[in-house]
Amino acid sequence: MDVFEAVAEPTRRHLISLLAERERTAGELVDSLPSLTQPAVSRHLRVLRETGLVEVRPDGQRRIYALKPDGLQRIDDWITPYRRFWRDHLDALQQHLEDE
Amino acid sequence: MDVFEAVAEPTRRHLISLLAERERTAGELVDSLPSLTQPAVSRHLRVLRETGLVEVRPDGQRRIYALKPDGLQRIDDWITPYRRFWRDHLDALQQHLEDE
DNA sequence: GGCGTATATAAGCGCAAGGTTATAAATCGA
DNA sequence: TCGATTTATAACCTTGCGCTTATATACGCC
Repeated sequence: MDVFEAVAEPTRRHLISLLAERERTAGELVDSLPSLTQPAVSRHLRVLRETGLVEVRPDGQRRIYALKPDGLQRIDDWITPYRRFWRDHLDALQQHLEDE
Repeated sequence: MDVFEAVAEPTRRHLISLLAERERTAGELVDSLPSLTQPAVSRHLRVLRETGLVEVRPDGQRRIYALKPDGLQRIDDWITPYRRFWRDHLDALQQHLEDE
């Protein structure tokens, strides 16, 4: 699975936003998603690990998950060339409003 | 389907890059993807339409597809708050290198 | 009107993703 | 050491996606 598919899943985006606040143990993340079972969350975390979006370090019997800085950058790199499209569009809109 | 799932598919990212160069007819897009059949491409275009990533206008019996400026922006909006992560990381790395 | 071209939809199929329950593996604490 | 806790994996099931072939729909042209 690649980064785009990893991020396409709403639950995984939720996990990413939780880890953006601060690093958390697997158990805390499970508790943050009461609609899912522990194995389901564990599988999502595995996907995030394997796509390089998060990293883990052991702390006794706990696993502490943290957001990896450069994971999402690959998506940003892809989107960068397209950014001019809506930027140009907004510029044109602004110009139009100023002309009135 | 939402924008993230739409963009998660490699073929659809390919179509987006083709439409970023210039607008094209459905037939041109089909010809650009020789590994796929016409209905397959048509379905991908439908997804891109329904997620607001492209727009179509008829030209006789042809359909001309064009990239919609604000479609990908929704992904960019999502990624924006996370951008500081790798920016800070790069800053820290640069600082570290300068310190040596 | 009738035929060829261009595009979209329908129906069916295989496969992978995400969910569950059950269980393994590792560590902590009494 | 042994039971409880924490996390990961296994096995299985269902659903949805993307592909195909076949067909519908719409338009251009003679």
